[in-house]
Amino acid sequence: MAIIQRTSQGIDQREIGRQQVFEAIRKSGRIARIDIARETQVSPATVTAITAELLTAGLIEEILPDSDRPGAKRGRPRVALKVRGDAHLIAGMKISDRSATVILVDFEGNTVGEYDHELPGPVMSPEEMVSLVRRALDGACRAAGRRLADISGVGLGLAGLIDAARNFVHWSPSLDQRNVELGLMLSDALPVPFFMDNDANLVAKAEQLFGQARNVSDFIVITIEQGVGMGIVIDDKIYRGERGCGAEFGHTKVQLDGALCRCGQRGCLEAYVGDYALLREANIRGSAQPEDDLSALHARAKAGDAMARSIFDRAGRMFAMGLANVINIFDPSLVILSGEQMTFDFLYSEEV
Amino acid sequence: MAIIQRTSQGIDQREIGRQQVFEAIRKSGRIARIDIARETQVSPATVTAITAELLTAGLIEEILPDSDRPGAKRGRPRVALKVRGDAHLIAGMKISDRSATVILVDFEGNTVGEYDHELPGPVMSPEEMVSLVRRALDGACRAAGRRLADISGVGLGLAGLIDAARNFVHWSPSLDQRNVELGLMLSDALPVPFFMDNDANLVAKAEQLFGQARNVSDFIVITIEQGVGMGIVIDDKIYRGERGCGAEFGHTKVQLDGALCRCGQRGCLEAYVGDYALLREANIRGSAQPEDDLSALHARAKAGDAMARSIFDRAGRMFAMGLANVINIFDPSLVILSGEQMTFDFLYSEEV
DNA sequence: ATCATTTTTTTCGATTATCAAATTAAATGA
DNA sequence: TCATTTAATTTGATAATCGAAAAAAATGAT
Repeated sequence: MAIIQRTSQGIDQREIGRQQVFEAIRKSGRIARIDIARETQVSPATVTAITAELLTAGLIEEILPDSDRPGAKRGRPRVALKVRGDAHLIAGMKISDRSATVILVDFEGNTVGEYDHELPGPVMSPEEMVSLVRRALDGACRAAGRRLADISGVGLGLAGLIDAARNFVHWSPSLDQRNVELGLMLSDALPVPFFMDNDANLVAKAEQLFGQARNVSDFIVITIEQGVGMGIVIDDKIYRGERGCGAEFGHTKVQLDGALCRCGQRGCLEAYVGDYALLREANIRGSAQPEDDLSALHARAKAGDAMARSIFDRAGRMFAMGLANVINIFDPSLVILSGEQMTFDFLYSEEV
Repeated sequence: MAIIQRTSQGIDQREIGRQQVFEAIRKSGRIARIDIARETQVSPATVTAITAELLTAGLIEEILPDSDRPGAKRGRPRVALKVRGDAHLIAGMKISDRSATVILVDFEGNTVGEYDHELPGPVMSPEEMVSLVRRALDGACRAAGRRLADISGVGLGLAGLIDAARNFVHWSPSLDQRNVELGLMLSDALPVPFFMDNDANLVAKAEQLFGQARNVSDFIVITIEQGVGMGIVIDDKIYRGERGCGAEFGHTKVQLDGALCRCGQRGCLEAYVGDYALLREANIRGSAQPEDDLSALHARAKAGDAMARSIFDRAGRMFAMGLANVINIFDPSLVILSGEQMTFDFLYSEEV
């Protein structure tokens, strides 16, 4: 164990340069060696050495000189480098209350396959989840015409309190138990390396690697679904608190002695903005027929129903206040909102 | 310019090891080479090389083997290393509304002198502040029996929006102008290198270097005085938002359409907890004689005056809510509260 | 006393990453 | 065809770091 740590540390220290160069290539999509040198403050000589290694390792490739460069002067033309998309295939899986969604992405972030797996119910046992993951993965491979062996990594996104370092689930709304060593169970059941994280963190990671946050080192992702989640990236790293769990935006307090939340506390943001909170509110306020469908409520609000409207309105105001606080504290370069669009349009209007 | 950057980068890359080792020594106070190696994952050979350099540079020193070590077995005794306190003298200056406080600390964090400089008024021009800093520094040196040349660095803590990287003041309650290049002005007026930062950040830095947070890499400092400030340390670095200014805990919203804050917005925490907010509240609620002394209000609350009590009570609840949110989002290992004690005891009771 | 043992620290030789400077490569314009 | 320009590579040197071996400094056993 100690030896492994030492070794991995040793590699880490030596690999700094390689990492830096590779990251520069991935971030910019396509870039010439000279620009890598400029950007990373590494000497051109070293860039040549490192890129040569990456090339023989098959992680990057040269592409034709972009001759249509604007300031096309004379001189030896620069040859651009890019990461080889087909070098690796990564599966991202997200388990929500209704289905397990799998997407297969290559090393460049191109989606090469999507697959949806219906769930029997929103809550399951750890054993059921393991077999679910396995089956969903098989299905995704079949749908995309790949073999499981082609996949070099699986990322699992789960709502709840996830310790990503230990692949441990403190609590998740999808599981019927607390404190599950899902990591051990899954690494036994899967033939490929995998990692898991809070779903918002995973979205954040994806945005950082492939999405809008490629050149941003501080940003926030907020996911809105049944619950409200947040992923914070600081200094290019996902921030996790002391306990290794993600941030808990949904349980930010927005009201002293406010509405009861499913976490047991009062005044949580989630207790005003979450799907279940909106429905509860609608039922309490005595709508004619008991509501259990959010889209119906949404439709009525759009149609001008005053009560439905006020419910969404308050949710939007609460959400805006919570978001404003986070932005105020963090002052991030970028905030990404992610989630099913339905609730969205009502929330968008408020925030500044 | 480009050359300077390149050079400093080059040094940085090489200095990583030295930094790491020095930090390990500083953090633990006294530590043997073998333990440095274990802690930093650097080989003993390298530790010897680096510590030898630091020794000849005079930054650290060997101290007698701590023979009273618990597991005192046989073998060559370990010789402990510590930073040489007298290697450098650093001045920390804080400007509040009434006075400028200067403390002189050595490299180990021992205070070797304190000095208070009365201010003519709470607000001043940039020129006045420069000469104030100069005079306060002279006074501190005289009081401690040192010369200005003994000081190898000055840190200036200022309330407001400070860009520490550029030594630029966007706004400060102590200055009568916005957007002041105080850094340029001060480096002309002072013979020693100096840096400046938001006061809460400076407290955070001090706690990290010398205080309770020496072995903690994620923590928060909250200062309560006229305003409410917060310093966030993540991954051993002070976190600054995109604009380089500190976090703005005082202007976290705790109430929709709440009390008016001096920043112009509504519902800010500071508008409930800040000194001026408490006094305003007392006057509005029509106490017999107009209040302008916080300690009097405090005394009346302690004596059981219902109105005074309720003012402090609400401030405490608001503060607790804001603090709970920050903790919820960050999940830090440590929270340090700092400020004049007066307001304190009332706030303490509430937070969990 | 002397020697084996244990633990810390240092020395030594080798490896490797990195850089600056010089060189080569590949284009354009005169 | 040759000078010029820019990109990339090669070369030789430097320094950081490591593993292994040696040295140092103590204790315990004989």
